[in-house]
Amino acid sequence: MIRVVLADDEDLIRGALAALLELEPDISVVAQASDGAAAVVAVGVHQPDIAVLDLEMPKVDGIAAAAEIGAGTAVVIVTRHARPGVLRRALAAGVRGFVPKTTPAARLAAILRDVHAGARYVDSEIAASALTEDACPLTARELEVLRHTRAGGSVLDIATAVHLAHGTVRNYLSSAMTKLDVTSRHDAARLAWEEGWI
Amino acid sequence: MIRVVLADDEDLIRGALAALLELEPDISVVAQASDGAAAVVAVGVHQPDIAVLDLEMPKVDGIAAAAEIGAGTAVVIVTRHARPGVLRRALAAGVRGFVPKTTPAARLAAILRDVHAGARYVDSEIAASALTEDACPLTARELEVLRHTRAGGSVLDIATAVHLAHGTVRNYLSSAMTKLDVTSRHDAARLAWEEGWI
DNA sequence: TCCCCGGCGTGACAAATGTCAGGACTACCA
DNA sequence: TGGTAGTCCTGACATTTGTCACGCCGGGGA
Repeated sequence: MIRVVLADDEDLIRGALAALLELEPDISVVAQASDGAAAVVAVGVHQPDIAVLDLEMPKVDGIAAAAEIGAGTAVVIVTRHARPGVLRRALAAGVRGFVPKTTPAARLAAILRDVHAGARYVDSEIAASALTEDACPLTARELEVLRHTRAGGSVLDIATAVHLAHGTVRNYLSSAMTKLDVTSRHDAARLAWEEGWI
Repeated sequence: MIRVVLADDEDLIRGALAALLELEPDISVVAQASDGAAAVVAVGVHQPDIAVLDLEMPKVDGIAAAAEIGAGTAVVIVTRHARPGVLRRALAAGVRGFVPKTTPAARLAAILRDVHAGARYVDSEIAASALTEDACPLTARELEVLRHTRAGGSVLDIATAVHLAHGTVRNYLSSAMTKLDVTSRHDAARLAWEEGWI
């Protein structure tokens, strides 16, 4: 019997996934959680074989929760937002499975069985993208100002934080925007985040 | 037996919801669709009692699909994005049920039975918000320029589209931003959209 | 050695953006 | 009738933002 802890902030989805998994004779959902912090606690209490975590959760997201969960429990991340960079972050956090929500529901149980048997599972589509897709085209400085941009500050705020002239900051932002083919630094910062570069 | 067509663009979620509903002895999922257009077609073919549609779908969103579905099939909208304004739009499109994804999974079947029996279902939390929450604070002109802003055009584009001076457009945007307590027109447009005002 | 290339850094410039004060018009109330 | 409130509309102004041309420096080739 594979014991599973399931975490997703949307009750309806979480309950539906639980129903799906409970259909399998060899899988049992022993606890559910509605955010990352509760998931970590639940894993500590129940010591399940596998923790299935939604990536997008309040308080602590799935990857952060995965980093806090010890090696005794394999973590499988489920996400609607599957980008190569996110996959890299997830793998770096020790995640054993990475399942986009575009995966057919019928396959989830098989994935959990494979992971329980010691295998890793990574969606082949995303893995291929992660390998073929050219690496991040941005320089270290450009990434740095984009990181600060995502925090919401104005150009002047960023300039003081990075100890640069505001003109320089604008230049990096402009360069990044050109490379990413967008027209505002907010778009650039969002895109870089979605790609997992910052 | 309640015959249901289920539409959601995420295979995993759609499959899980199907599993959840199939657990009920009196509910049967007769077809599934992964976008709004396909959902409309599936409803035409299968003539189900109820169509359960995710709001966020490519091509045709759930509300647009609901508007195209005739009175023979009751439409229940499921959404992660439950705001009073969205609820209003949904009801205006003739939707019979409005279920946020925060609803406990165990309640979904009961809701479908109620709807099938002729009742309407609206999440009480959102309904209360829709009644208590002050109405949209923006004027017609402000909403109009925000609509155009969301399309992505610059201030000048909007001005020509609305036949106004660019200064006037900026003024409306500024006024809207003040009322909504944000610092950029894009934020204002996004917020207004999320509230269902545009 | 010289030269070129790429990243780093800066300031000047132009365009876009947001804010302000105020005029014109209508609706409503005293 | 006058006054008041609200919306519509405009132009002037300051700030923010994005683009450009340029200089500096270190690492390879020719």
